[in-house]
Amino acid sequence: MEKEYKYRYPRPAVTVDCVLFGFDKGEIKVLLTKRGIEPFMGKWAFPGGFIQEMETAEDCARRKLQEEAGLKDIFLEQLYTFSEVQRDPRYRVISIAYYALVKSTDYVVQAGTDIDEVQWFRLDEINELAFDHKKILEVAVDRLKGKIRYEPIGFELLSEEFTMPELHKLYETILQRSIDRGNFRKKILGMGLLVDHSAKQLDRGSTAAKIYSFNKEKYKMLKESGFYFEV
Amino acid sequence: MEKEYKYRYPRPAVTVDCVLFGFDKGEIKVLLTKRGIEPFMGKWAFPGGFIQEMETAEDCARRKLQEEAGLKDIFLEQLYTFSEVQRDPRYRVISIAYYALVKSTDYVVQAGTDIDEVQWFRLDEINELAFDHKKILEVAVDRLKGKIRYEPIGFELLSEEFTMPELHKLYETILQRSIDRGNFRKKILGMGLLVDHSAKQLDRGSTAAKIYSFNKEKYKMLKESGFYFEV
DNA sequence: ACAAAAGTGTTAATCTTACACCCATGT
DNA sequence: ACATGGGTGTAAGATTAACACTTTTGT
Repeated sequence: MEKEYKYRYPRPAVTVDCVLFGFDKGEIKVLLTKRGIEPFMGKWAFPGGFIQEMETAEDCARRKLQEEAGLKDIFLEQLYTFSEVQRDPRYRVISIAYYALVKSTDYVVQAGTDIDEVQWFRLDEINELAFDHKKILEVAVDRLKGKIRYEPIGFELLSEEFTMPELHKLYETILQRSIDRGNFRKKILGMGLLVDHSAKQLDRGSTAAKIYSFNKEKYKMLKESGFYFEV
Repeated sequence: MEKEYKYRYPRPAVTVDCVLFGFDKGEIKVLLTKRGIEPFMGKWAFPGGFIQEMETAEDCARRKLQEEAGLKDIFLEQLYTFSEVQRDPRYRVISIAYYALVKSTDYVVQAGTDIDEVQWFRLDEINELAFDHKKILEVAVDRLKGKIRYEPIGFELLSEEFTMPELHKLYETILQRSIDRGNFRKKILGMGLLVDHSAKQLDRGSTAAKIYSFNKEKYKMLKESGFYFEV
């Protein structure tokens, strides 16, 4: 017989939900999973689930991203904790939400996963979501928008090696406004945090864009000595 | 007989902790309460407690600040959720931490509260705290430091009416660096968000500092039209 | 008389903004 | 030939940073 735990007052259940962002073809995408059980069966929701006894909330978020999207070692940060009393129709559930950023190309739908069950959506395609996930999405989008300006998290949405036009387009997309090409380039390069890989390009001399990568180590050092990233 | 609730797996208990900041005599202060029960009996900790069935985490934080410090209607914002498995020696407790800012003079120790039980501390006076509250304090101080630069939350730590030297000192204290007096004044006044109350001062002509207040309504409006506060 | 506090002014240096221009490529 | 995309230059304007000056007051 299964062990039961008794409490004098109803403890809330605690879950973790993950808002996973990707960037593909100049569009911000969010990964959703279709719910196979009630409540909200058939509705789309963020990957997530109940926190287990021996794991932290972040452990739980990483586990869920691994299980439901086959992802590991990606950027992940706590977003906010949602505690509205009626956010789950069954009983009290408090959800610790995280947001994660992934280089889209890294993401491969897990073998065996029904394509209908896990899918990337553009923000404007998302109408209705299970629970209060629409609200969570809003908070996540605001956070992404706010944070990309003063922390170098944008690079987490591009491949290890990327071009300036790609980075430029990413910022324009997330901030929802046009940014002067030349000024953007100068500002980013002026920080001295990008490594130029154009030497590796065999086909230079073409009009192809130069290839860069972000120097994480240098950023860490500069940050410790008071520098701070700002676009 | 009291009702008991049974679950198939041990649900974590959920608490709320409040880091309450004040500013007094040029020093940042934090309010702590001395624990009267185990665990950590006799140690200092943040006001807080178990979340109740019919309240959100924010409701709980406000209730606790009312009960333990006699405060209401103050600035309050969610800080972070701490979920280390062993953060409470008894059983699993997840804590949703908030931070609050108070105009020190507003705070009056509640009648009947033993002065030894609730007390303001300078940051450098705080050595050891109950649970992982030292860690929570670090996160809160970082948040305050980060946020004061791009949100007008500093005013929450001063009286409704304040002088420029007071505001200046507040920024120097929180950011832990000296800031040029003249430039600071120009920047703040340049935003056009302060109302000058020097006309009300009967003793003008003296060398007394001018009195200002922060125009919250104007800030809201400006913010909505794209403006953003930055010091 | 002098130091301290509050308010104000000045200037050089830096950064931002809005462009214009060039070159290589594909059609 | 020309439109497109990537890269670079420039000049005006705004902002920042550093510092100097003035006035009033307390001692």
